[in-house]
Amino acid sequence: MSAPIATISSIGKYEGQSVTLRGWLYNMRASGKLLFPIFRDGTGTIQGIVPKAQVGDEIFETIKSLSQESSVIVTGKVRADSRAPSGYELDVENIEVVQRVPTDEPFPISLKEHGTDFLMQHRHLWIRTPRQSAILRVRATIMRAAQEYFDTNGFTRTDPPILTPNACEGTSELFEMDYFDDEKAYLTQSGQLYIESTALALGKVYSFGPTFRAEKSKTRRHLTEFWMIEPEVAFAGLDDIMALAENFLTHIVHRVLEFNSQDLKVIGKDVAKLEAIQTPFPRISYDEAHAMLEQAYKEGKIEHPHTYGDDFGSPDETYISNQFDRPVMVHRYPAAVKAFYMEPDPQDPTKALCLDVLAPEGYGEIIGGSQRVSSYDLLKSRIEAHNLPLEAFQWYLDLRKYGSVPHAGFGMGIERVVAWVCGLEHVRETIPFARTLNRIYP
RNA sequence: UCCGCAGUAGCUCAAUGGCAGAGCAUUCGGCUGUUAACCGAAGGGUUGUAGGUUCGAGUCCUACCUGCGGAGCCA
Repeated sequence: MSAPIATISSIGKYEGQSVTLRGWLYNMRASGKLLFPIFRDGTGTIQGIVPKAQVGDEIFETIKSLSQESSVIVTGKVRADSRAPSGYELDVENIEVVQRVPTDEPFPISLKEHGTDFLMQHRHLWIRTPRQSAILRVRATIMRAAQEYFDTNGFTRTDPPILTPNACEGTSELFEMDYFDDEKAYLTQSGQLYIESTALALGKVYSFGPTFRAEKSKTRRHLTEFWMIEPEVAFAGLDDIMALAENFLTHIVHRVLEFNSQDLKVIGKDVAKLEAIQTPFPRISYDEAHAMLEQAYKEGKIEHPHTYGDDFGSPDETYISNQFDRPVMVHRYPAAVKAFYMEPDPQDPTKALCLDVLAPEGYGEIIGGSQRVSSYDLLKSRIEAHNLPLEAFQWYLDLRKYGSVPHAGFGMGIERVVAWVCGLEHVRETIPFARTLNRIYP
């Protein structure tokens, strides 16, 4: 096989030439002495044409007996064909079988429908299917675009530790483990407190890594292990990070539109909804959002009334986000329902200088952030009021002792963004191997 | 933790309390342009587990197990 090695996604440039593809048999149809094997190589799929009269008995029988997902090295001539979905077909000339899938134990993921449990139990194989591969490519673009945005806007990446000595916020359920002989360690649930310190060292920073929540949530929006990207900016306030959040999200969506149009097509996402994502994003205060919900309840559009002062529930967030065609930024929640480190609004100290970004189409909160308390005394009293161990937060208080400045940041959950951008039912499809309440296999 | 739904062939699902079924997958046969191809045939079952009601339970009752969806909490 002396033909050049090609990939399916860029096979068009070899039209009329013989090429070698390395991949797997995705599916095969047959019509008497004519075979239609479909090959995939991780970049796409292409249909091969195998007429018995032209390839000879040996090659014909070799291909005819191939089972789904057998690995092959196949050589053939690239031919443009209007009947092919991708525009090209491969007139097979030769094939080398790398490994034959045994027919008494065929590839489990057939092309028919499967249930969630079965697919998740075979996630290591499920990711070979075109839709799942497309989602993982979109995820990769989103992660790359997110880093690219910060890297090209003066941010320095500073990753916080994954093993932490205590609860960052003192609220969420944490995964606990032994740390050598007589200490406990916890998997990080947010790197925020740590990047506040790197922000005061480097100015504009971000972190990007896995985050763990041991909460027993089982909804389409929750994973116990998920990836979060968090910027933190010194000398910045709420307005600054609201502007940052909308520019950041817009950049990400544009990059996906630029690089993944074919994947979005496979996934079945309406691209027009993504093209509508442009700055500025609508901004509403908590009070305005509450008024919206009150009106909606009067009109019978939501089931339960929203109590002023409470955080928004999932159905509330869905209703609010459905009123807009792009992400909506809700700001200035009551301080009482938010974390202890959030700066009070000088105009109304009962409110926090915070924001939630709610994705369109009911995908919920994709970004949460705030301006941080910069006063030593206020932060200390907040820690005490929340019954948090002061000694554990001593280093955090130091940031307010040695050159404290106003600073702000947010965290964005990658999986929820992928789910929103792709239009998926569930975040478990947005990560190669989802960790959920009832599943840690494979 | 609470509320709801489900569990039958490798997979997706049927079966009024009365003989355990179909499609896909697999094997064999047919078909030279198929698009989750199609046509014919074959093999494939401890109906999640344990108990109970009944002449008779996949079906009704109880408990448990597993999974799914939602709430709360969060990104």
